[in-house]
Amino acid sequence: MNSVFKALADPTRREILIMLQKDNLTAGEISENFNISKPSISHHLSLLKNADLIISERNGQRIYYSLNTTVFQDIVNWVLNFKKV
Amino acid sequence: MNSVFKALADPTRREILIMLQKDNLTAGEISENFNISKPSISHHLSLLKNADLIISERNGQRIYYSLNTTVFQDIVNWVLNFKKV
DNA sequence: ATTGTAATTAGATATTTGGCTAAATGTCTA
DNA sequence: TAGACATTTAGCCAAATATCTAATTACAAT
Repeated sequence: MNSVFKALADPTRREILIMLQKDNLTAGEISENFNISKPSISHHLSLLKNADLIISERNGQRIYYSLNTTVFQDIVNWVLNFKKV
Repeated sequence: MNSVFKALADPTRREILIMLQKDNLTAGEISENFNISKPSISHHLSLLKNADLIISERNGQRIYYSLNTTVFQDIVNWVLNFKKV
């Protein structure tokens, strides 16, 4: 879980996740939405992928990124332990 | 939400939160559970407090820490947007 | 084969973070 | 009020992180 929480700790990465809620996007499309160089975005993507928050799939020259929703349930479960209603 | 995710990104701080699930504890009691100096734990507590994840209450010489469960619901809501079931 | 496009990897640098010790603050009790 | 105890604040350092540019890899098309 550490890599997941570390991945979520950065605003750029959270924004990437929110973008992927609507559509699967290529690395290039994602980077267009930020004033950050492509290599930096690529690095963020690799952290998100390492945390299993996203999946990548190559299609020709492009690499498409999408959410891996399974891990989100783990986060919810972790946090729900604190609600102790 | 940024301070919340930043606060959750550190394993020591997550462990502190888990300890506080069972009991409200003083800063000293918390620090006894780690091989980390008291000032460092105090700093972690201040980050958690800044993120509104915990509440502190002085009782004489001691300062008791407890979970502020309201913010945990915000985290759950944020994460649940990604499940898009 | 060569060229162009998409993306990542490598290497450098600046900032942030997490840890420490020492000093300061707040509170209790004698 | 002095001394002891609990905790935080201040100041410093090392390690981790986020960013950049330049170089490399992967693929497509001519």
